Amino acid sequence: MRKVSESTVARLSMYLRLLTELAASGVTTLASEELARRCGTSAAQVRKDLSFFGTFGKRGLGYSVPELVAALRGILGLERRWRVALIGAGKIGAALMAYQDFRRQGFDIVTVFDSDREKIGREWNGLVVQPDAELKVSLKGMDIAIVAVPAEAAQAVVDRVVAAGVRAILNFAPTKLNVPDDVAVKTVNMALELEGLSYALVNDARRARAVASRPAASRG
Amino acid sequence: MRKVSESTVARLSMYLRLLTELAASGVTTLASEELARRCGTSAAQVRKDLSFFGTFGKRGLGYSVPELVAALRGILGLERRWRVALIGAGKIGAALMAYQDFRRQGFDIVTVFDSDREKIGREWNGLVVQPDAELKVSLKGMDIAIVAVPAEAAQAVVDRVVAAGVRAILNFAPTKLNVPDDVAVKTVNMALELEGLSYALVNDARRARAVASRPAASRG
DNA sequence: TGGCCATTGTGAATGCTTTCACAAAGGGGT
DNA sequence: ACCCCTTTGTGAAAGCATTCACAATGGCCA
Repeated sequence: MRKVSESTVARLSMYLRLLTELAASGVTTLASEELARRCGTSAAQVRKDLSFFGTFGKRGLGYSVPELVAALRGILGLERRWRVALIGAGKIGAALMAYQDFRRQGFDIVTVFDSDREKIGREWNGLVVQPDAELKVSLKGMDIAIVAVPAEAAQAVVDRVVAAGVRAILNFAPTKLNVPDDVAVKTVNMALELEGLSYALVNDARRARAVASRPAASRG
Repeated sequence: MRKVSESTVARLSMYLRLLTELAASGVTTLASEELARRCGTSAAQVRKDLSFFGTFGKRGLGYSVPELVAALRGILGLERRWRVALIGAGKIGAALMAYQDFRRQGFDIVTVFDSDREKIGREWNGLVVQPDAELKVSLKGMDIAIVAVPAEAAQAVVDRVVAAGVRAILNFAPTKLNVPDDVAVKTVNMALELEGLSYALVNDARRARAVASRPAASRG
């Protein structure tokens, strides 16, 4: 199979979410045009994304919603359940525990770790908090680690996660993580997104001023 | 100024974070090579990213850390403070309120809204929860809205946010939002990231199997 | 059964981003 | 004052991703 870009994979997730919703409300068939419109992309993009993995549509008709849902779940590896460890029993961790959607899609948070003596051994959102000294042994059998610790601690935690054999990490610390090539990392960096909005705000303003001060004939 | 890609802007944020750290520990000068290494990109990329905005380095020497910090803060619009409204007083909202870094970078969450009668009027993380019926009037003067409500409610909330004149939205709902062209939206979609990890896990496994079963001579 | 219409799947073209490669500095040592 | 070494800034080249455009095909209706 040829290499597929991360943006394609991200779009497949979006398609799946929409299609799952539509399937629940009884829609049986959908054309790429409509799928694209509802996901904010183009019909050609939808078809190209899918074409990396096979052929799923019927010409003249579109896609069978239940079939495409099944296909996408297979492609994304969502036919099985994944064992997820949460490292860091703070506010972000609590938000994730509360978010029932993950479980529904096949991600089970089955252990929680923290370094805080006060928290260790206590029940927290239905799980007993484990000492993070135990990280290396207790991570055996985990598929994914969610790192929700302060930035300063993140790299050290990740090193131990990798040493324990976990090959997928969802990182909430605003820092670059160094991992071997065979470990997948996705970082969620909210500060970075806010700064992107800040940039957009000041630059739209700058651009608007620039356009306003240009001779009228050159405006687009 | 010519159009700059979102990935460039995201990298500028990363550079700024690292440089701020280095400045605090007294580093005064840094070459693109080192900056790149520590941010997981290439030296050429760093220089190209910066070149969209001007020339900041000294040939043969590198960049002055404090000067580059100042320049990046200017580019990203972080010299001023931004007024942020949080919509949805749930777990994600609580995590954001607790995250002191935002305030440090210039983002002040100054109002909270919720639709839950139980929460409205109560103090919550230092703010009094406003009824979301008031959204349109109370959003006057806000620069950024953080949408942390269930997916089903998100589009309706966003329509009112836009109507109130807010032009930047940070969205935590796992759904595509429709907004006019002049409104900037960034979506943080944790489910999508997890699915990306799931894909990586099953496909690394698939790829490994494929390589293992190929005749030895064709392995790369 | 046959023709028509809608829609797919996909090479080719376009556009965007990253990397390459090197001339143009600039500082420091002699 | 001059040379050498390092590192920048930037066109050109290479590499990816998206869009275009259309032949291929399947369903439906007469």
